[in-house]
Amino acid sequence: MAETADDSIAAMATRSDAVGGGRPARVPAGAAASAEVVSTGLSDRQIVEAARQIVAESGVDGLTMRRLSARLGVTLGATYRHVPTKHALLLLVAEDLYDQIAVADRGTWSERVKQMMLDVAEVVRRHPGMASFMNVNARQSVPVKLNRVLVAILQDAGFNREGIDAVMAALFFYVTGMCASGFDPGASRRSAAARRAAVADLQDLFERGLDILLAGAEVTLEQSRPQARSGARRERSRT
Amino acid sequence: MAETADDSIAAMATRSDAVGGGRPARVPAGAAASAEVVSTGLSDRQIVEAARQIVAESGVDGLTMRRLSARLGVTLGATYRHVPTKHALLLLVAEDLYDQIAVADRGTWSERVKQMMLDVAEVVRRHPGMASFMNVNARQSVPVKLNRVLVAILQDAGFNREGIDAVMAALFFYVTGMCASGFDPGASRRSAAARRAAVADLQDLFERGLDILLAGAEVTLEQSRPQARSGARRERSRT
DNA sequence: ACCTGAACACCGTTCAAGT
DNA sequence: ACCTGAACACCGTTCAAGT
Repeated sequence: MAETADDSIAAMATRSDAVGGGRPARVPAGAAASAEVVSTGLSDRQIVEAARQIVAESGVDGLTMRRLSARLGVTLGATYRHVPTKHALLLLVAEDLYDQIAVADRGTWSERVKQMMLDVAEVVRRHPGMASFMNVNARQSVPVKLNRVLVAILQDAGFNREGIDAVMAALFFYVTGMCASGFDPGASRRSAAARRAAVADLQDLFERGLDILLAGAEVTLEQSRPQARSGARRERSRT
Repeated sequence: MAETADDSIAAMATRSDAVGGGRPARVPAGAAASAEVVSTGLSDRQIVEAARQIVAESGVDGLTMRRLSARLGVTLGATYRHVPTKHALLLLVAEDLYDQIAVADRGTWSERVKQMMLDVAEVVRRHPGMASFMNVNARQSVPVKLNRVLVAILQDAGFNREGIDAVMAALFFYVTGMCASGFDPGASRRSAAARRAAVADLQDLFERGLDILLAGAEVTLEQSRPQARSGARRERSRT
């Protein structure tokens, strides 16, 4: 593993064909290309959606190939005919979650980025265990469409390639890390006092960390501009 | 889970007694409190060290209670007499790793913090799967001693409690997230070309992200100072 | 081509029984 | 008090056999 030279989050968006098989080309080679052919038995969309539901209810650990098969009304072996492995299935679920993120198009670049990262946090938070999976498997599960939008926003803001890579990596790992670690101000059915304190605190903590990150990104952006300010000495040490 | 009101990383350092049992008080209640009593059979230190070795060799997934017992030369049941669960054992291993971090005492506050986070990354990187575990189980595995040092550094730098919480959380989740996701410029036994590119790129990416975070922290620090600058309007919205 | 039934090779955890 | 041997209740994955 880790054989490619460029492992940055931004660069990963260009390698979307690593899932193994892929959703297009699901139609058998000899089938008629005109009508719908998927009506026979299980469709991949059904499997992914059922898996996502189970994860939302019981977390990634609660997602079992047997339980999934039972919900689909088929046998274990039938599920394995459509999904090669649980890992590949979770990659599809992750992609499904990322696709739910709306594109933010109001405000400054940092406001837009922040809004989208908050959306990611909210979606991911509702699927316990997915944040950790996405984090660990970032190489394979990086969101293609979402990443393209973020890269475009950062490019428009004036970031160079190095800056984009660093900002995206920092954002991605902060958000997934925070969500993986039980950050959950949404499922707040506790006592009134606890809700007021915990939920607000955690949401504040999360947003404050995001603000710190984006503020740091803004600093590096200003430093990389041609007309650098006074205190923008660079310390390129340790080669 | 998540019942406490304050889940910040900084606050977690004060709750070190969640492991269940704990290493002191290991001596049976009726034993003589004078001589060493641990010489009978397995010691906890032995178990944790053997577990750490297996994790270093084969990762967290490669650590099996059976394999651990075999290496210790005992039976499965014997191991379970000392460690209540694999989860608790991994918490002890995590604590062991954190204790290896040296305290940085040179340079500015951000240089010291950066140095210690680089150390954490290096130690954690050598134990595959631990970064993810530490991240997911931050509530229970947060490093007590390491956290105290970091909090002290940030306090000396002038951060208030909220700032410390946010900075520590952002740092912790960035580092563990990055390490969990295969960040590994250390095990570089690839071709010359690949090593030059991948290793340098990843290490650079990691450090650049750290710099962004710390630069952002510096900005918030300056904004919270009494003599705030011109552009330091505050937007305490959403209550 | 798709699905069933049954198995394989593991897990973590428990527990009577020994010494 | 500590350890052994054996089991329990699961996993993910595979595969002959059916239709």
